[in-house]
Amino acid sequence: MLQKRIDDQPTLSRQMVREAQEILHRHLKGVGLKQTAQRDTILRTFLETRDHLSTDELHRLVQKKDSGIGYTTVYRTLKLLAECGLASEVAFHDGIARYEHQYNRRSHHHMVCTECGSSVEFFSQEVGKLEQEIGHKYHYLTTRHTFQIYGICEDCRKKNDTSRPL
Amino acid sequence: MLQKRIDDQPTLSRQMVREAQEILHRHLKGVGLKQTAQRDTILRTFLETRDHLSTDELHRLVQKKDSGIGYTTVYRTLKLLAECGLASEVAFHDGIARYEHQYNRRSHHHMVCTECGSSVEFFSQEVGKLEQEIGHKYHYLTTRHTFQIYGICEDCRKKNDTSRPL
DNA sequence: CCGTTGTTGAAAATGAATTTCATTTTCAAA
DNA sequence: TTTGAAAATGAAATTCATTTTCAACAACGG
Repeated sequence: MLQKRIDDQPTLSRQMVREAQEILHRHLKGVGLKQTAQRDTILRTFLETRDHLSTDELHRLVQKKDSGIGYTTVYRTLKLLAECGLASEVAFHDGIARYEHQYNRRSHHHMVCTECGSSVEFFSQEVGKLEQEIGHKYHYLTTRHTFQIYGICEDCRKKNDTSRPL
Repeated sequence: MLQKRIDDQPTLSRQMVREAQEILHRHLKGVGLKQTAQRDTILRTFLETRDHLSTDELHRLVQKKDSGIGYTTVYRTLKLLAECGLASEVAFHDGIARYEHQYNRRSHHHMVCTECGSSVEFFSQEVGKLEQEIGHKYHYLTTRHTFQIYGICEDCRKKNDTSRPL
């Protein structure tokens, strides 16, 4: 069975949720913004979910808790979470921006199934080293990199295998 | 001075253009499509350019040769070129799809400056190996990967360096 | 409490990608 | 050649995620 989030706890502890909220509040204060019930609800909903969420998906989840919260606020809050390091954008190149937890997570990369859209996370020291190496060689001050592998997962290959009897 | 296309000839030889055109024509025949003057013009214009072109940019260049050729045809032809392996899409995370030559090129990756948008190509065996390794480990049939490094190039750092006298 | 300043969310705007459709062109068979 | 079915073309319209606008509302320092 494929796992989606390999190094995460099954659920985030109360403690971690509190810490994440503090990080957000500190960030808001720092840049002169205000803390609101909507932002807290959105953060908590985001933390409760393990997948890679699009703005639209998170908005749906948030609405179950408070149907008054609009898409725009979710959109803007995700940007805030990215700003203070709680979330990061992952681009799976299907035209939709997705976000994942970043707080307390190991650096990792994704392998994405182009049939069903599911993804596996994997870890590799080498990719980070390569960023350093190449940056140094060409005199770039590197800030980040993206690395994704695309393919077809075992499940989808089984489904599509028409050589076996029906 | 940074180079953009490290392993390319400065200009494509007549011979290579002819070969590329043959590849396109064979592909068209293979999938039951027709060969047209527009498609040939678009292919030739594409081959003459060394940069990573958006549909819009290629359309502008094509119009210099034949102002009657529309955006839609360029858009559709780029997809055809990608289908028969003459072009490949590169996603630099600025929301615009770009294409580059693929015919007779070594496998490579890009490091992109987030200030000026210029890019350097680099080569690494390891990235391809990693694709194989990880795919095998998680039972994916891998098809491709994307790897980009983002940072700030030397030129842009110099421009932004306000510590030196004006 | 009050006023300033930031927030909210519906709606509109944006912009690249894609589709539609009436017209024109290709090309294989006659 | 001629012909006609199938595909190509390109302007315009559409789609769709993202981003901005704006008027009403809420946070929070004083």
